[in-house]
Amino acid sequence: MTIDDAPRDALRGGPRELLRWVATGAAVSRADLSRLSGLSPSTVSQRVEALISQGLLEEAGAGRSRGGRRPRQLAVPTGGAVVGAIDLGAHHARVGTLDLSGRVVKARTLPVRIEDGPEAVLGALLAEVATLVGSAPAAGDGAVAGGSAGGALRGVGIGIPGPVQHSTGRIVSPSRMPGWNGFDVAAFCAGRVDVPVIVDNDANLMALGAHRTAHSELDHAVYIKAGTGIGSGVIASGRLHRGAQGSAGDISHCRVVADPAPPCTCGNAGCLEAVASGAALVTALREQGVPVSDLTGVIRLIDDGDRQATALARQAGRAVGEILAVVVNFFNPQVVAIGGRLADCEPLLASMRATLYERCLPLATQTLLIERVAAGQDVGITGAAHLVIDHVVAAA
Amino acid sequence: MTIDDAPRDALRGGPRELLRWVATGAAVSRADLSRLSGLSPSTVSQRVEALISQGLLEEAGAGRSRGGRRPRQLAVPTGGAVVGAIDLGAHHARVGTLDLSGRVVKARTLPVRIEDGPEAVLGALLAEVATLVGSAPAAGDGAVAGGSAGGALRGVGIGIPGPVQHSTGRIVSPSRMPGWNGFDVAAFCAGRVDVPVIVDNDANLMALGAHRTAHSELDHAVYIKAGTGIGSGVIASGRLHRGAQGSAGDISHCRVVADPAPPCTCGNAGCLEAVASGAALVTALREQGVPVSDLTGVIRLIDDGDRQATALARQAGRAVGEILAVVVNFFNPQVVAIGGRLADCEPLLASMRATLYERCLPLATQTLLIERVAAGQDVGITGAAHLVIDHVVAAA
DNA sequence: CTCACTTCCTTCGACTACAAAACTAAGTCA
DNA sequence: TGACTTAGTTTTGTAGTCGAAGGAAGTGAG
Repeated sequence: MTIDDAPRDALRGGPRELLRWVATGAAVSRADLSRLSGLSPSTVSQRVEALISQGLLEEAGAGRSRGGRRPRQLAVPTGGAVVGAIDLGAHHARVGTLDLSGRVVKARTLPVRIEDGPEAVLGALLAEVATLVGSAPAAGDGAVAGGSAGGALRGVGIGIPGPVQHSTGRIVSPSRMPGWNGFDVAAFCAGRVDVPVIVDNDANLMALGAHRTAHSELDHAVYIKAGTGIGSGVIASGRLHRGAQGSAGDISHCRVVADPAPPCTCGNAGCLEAVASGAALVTALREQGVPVSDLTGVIRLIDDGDRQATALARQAGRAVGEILAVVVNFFNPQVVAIGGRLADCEPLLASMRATLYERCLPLATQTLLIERVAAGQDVGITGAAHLVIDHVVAAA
Repeated sequence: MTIDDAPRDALRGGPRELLRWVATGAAVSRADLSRLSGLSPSTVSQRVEALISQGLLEEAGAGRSRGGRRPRQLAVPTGGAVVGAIDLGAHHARVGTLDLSGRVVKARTLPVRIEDGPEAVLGALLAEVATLVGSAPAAGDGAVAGGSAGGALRGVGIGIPGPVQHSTGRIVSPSRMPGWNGFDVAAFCAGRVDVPVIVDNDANLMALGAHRTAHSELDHAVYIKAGTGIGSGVIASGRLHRGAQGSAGDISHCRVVADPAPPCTCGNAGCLEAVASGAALVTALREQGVPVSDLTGVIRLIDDGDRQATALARQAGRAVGEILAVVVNFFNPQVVAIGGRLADCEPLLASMRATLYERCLPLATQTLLIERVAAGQDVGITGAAHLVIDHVVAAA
């Protein structure tokens, strides 16, 4: 199955956007939607009708008058259709269901062991999605509502912490996922759930989620995901930029100056990932004789002001900043935001900022926002859901 | 005056594209256009009719039959409307007129002295455009044909070898253009010609020209212009990516590893421009006691196999490759092409290639084309013309 | 209470862009 | 001569959008 990118109407006044405005409370009535979208009242009325008849929207009584006729309030049906989303990480996965406007309905975090292999891991996570939806997703059973309303599962989005060919749903030479290389996630899932399954890189999904949540008015944005690994997602002209092979944003093996250059899992040395990823920090601290077991421990050390850990965090921040400087000069985004577990690590953020301001064209940093990704632990599943919704609501 | 980007129909079957297909010989008849564009025959007929009535296209007799009715051949009228284009370089400027399909009608290269300042330089170049068109462009005279056909000037596109705010036509802190900082090119020109003037960075125009000429079917492309200075232009999803401030592609002040790090005109040291630009090569060779006066001399030395010059060229290639590696990983283009006078310099190209293949994700380089920009000395004005045509034909 | 006015929403006619089908035109080939 | 092929036009239809007009349902001044 090849999956197209979001069609153009995802951007301006499309059904998804109307839905989102209603769900976020930005719009309550048809008139609100008309004002927000710039579409004529007649067009909005028509589209709202279509959404209502699909069960994606419902009327919810009359609102307060503002000096004239009372608006007929719109709402996203509670208990309506949902999409499932899985944001797989190195040690944990966030699994959730979201309504068709992209709001989280239920979500929980599960521990996972990547090394158990794709079948076991994905099987368990899909089962969890089914549990959250409240019905077993065995192939062929009644879990899928063809078209109309009801608490049915409409699709599943999955984020993978490694290179994914979005178009085919296949994993390509991941560096920290032994046993997953070449695994066809989409095909595997197609055998377990009979709704569309969309697979993408976790950083891409974070980017999409963060952009739709916090920066939907900005055209060009770069999101860095710094956790156990390090990656990035790119929004160009309001859309997720995947590039030719779908590997856009994969900066993990860009070389940075580091002395000594630490060896990377990819076989090279001095890769960004070998210097600035959570895994790299753990390794480096251990080599310095500091007994840490995982990233959580490292972050605790940094928060406690440990000298060695802080120095490493600064070095990591510089490394990220170095690569990001090239990216900012080249791409000239309106915002660079950093997410992932290392994003809350002040020294890293500070030296990344400093490096960026030092190394970029003044013109490029003049109005550049450098932020933390705001949306918290649900950005990933939010992005995944948006991807699925864009794909699923379009077909309706 | 703020200038929008090319409207969307520039991409699929828009009037400009039809025009281009006819001009390039890709299409000769309406049926050809229908096949190429994917539009229905009726739609094509309709559009062609519109173009003919605007004088942008004409019928040119019957063609050879291919087993059925003979096609009514289409052609771009000779002596029809043109646009002017100026590709300003450090020492020379390419000035030309092009028909509305983007084909060069006349062109010539003029020596320029940037340090004479914008008024003198641009004044002379605009005068040259007027000469090529065959009528004086004094404000208010009859040089501009309002709508219909005729050898009238419809617009002028100008490429500047430094940072330009495309939207306003203003130059922003150029490093090698003393006296040009903050100069409002668009406003200046508006006082001399009464047709639209569009200003952009020279690398952007090269990118646009090269993409439209050689890679129009590719979505994502990066073009490096390595001449006296060094810059790049980016095509994302088939359109020129300018970024937030319009400074996208400006990689000239990205830092590269170099020992010793040569000082840059921007005040920093180790900038790509200070290592890999033509100007840098001249400076470095002189410092080594080699008597070269300009880039031409350097290129001659390299072609002759001079040891010092070749070593510098290799170093330059590595530097470009280093930055480009980050760009390729991040952006994942289908093609990277290098143009400008240094593009013909084998050692540079070779070590750039080597560095790229060494430092990029295999996934990203797997199908990546690494090429020379093909279109020769007219790429710049071609790109400029396309920009103007996209702006002008839309209004028709 | 009445009436002017506001806000909300729908209905209807029109326009645009495109496509599909039917048709005309003009050739080839057996 | 007639079947077939290719080229292009005309007609008709459809989808999406807008604008104007108007009905529905309220507010507030007199």
